Amino acid sequence: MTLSEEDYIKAIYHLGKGENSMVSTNEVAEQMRTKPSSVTDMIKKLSEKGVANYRKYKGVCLTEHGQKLALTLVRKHRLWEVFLVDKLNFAWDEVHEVAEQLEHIKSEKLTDRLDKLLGYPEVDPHGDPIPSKTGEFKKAVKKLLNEVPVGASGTCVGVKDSSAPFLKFLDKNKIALGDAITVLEKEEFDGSLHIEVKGKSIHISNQIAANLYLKITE
Amino acid sequence: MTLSEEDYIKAIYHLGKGENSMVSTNEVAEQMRTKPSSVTDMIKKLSEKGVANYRKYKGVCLTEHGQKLALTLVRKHRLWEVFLVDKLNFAWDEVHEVAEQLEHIKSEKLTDRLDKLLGYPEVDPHGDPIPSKTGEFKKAVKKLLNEVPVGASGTCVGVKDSSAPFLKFLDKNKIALGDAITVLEKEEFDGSLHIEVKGKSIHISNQIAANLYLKITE
DNA sequence: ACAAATATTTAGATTTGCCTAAATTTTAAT
DNA sequence: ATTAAAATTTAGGCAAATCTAAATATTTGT
Ligand SMILES: [Mn+2]
Ligand SMILES: [Mn+2]
Ligand SMILES: [Mn+2]
Ligand SMILES: [Mn+2]
Repeated sequence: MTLSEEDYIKAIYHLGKGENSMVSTNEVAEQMRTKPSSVTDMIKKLSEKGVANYRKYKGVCLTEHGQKLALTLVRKHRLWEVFLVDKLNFAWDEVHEVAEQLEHIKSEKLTDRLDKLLGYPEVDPHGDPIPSKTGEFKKAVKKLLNEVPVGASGTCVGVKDSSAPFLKFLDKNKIALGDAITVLEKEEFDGSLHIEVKGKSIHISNQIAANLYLKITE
Repeated sequence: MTLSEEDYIKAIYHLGKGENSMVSTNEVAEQMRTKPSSVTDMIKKLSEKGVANYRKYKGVCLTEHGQKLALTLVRKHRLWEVFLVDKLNFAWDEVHEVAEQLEHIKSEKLTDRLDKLLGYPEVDPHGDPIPSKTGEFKKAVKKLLNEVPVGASGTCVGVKDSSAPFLKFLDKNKIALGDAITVLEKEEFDGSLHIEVKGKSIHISNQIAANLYLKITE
């Protein structure tokens, strides 16, 4: 597969929402930042190559084979993101663009060894699950921290309230996007939470928790 | 620069032997495993882009700017080779093909952080010098081990005698291609050498030393 | 049900990188 | 100094990936 074909396969995969639903030409065009006519050409080619099923005017989805390719690409992309953050100290939001390039490097050995070097991580720095070599992985869902069950853990991926006071609070408590958070205990009385962030245990109000998004894999 | 343009720049650089001498179309074609007519097309384009000087029927060389690009590519290629060997336990002779892909990843930050992760290495696993961020590096020469001055060190890059007994000797003494070797002392009487390999000091005859190639950077 | 709006495909061009075959230039040999 | 050989360039074409504009199909609103 060429670099471009690989990016189309990933786009179709992501737009298919994990379930392998039919995706429209325009959706792919928007995702790929190209024109619909270019997409038509490409999905015809992918269809001929046996990685996609294309029905004129109806849309496109991946074949079994196409799905395997997509999972390998997603695996490589996310492993590289972990590498960039864990080993090269890139920030949470700097890694995607570089991983978009690195995911196309062709060497199964490289992928496997990288996986090992990183300690077989299960999620990338954005909290998204990393498919195993055989293509299995857990689904991720985004939840407000106050709706996460006690004992569960996830990755901090966003805020609902982005006001200065709230962001300042997060900063003071050393909570940042990309941090792993575990819910230790929930107080019945006021719904406040004891959570663990970066090894430290802190206590936050329910109101705070109601404005922090966590990505958790079940 | 596109991937292809970058590979041509590297080819012209390497064929120019470090000194920036004029390189012929046929030489580039052979190096790049393409046809001379394709090379003519490409070097015209590189010339228009200001990275090469092309004179019809006379050959091509890099401009100042082209040389800088070449050094950056060589730097990236060799850093990735060190990464593959040191961090991912690739063998000496498995890294080139993968590095040929990785060298094209565009991120200055990535290169710099990789350099740091690896401890600012000065040579790659083949004993070739790694240009610094500013493009400086030492020249490497290949010498028989018995001609290397006392105190110097280099990388084992080949054998002159490839007979079974000799290779068996190397194996028994845990000397392998890619190993760093330092000459500790030379016996006046028989020209035998005390050398350090992988932290261990061993004693070898002049005859052995006369059949082992070392790459050393001065 | 049918016109209007939207989505999709087709037709025709462009750029990049490569190829083969033919023409031209340079180099080597007599 | 010619001629033969080798190197190089030009001409013409092809496949990939993209684009614009025009044609066609589908969906939506009344
Ligand atoms: Mn990403
Ligand atoms: Mn990509
Ligand atoms: Mn190499
Ligand atoms: Mn390369």
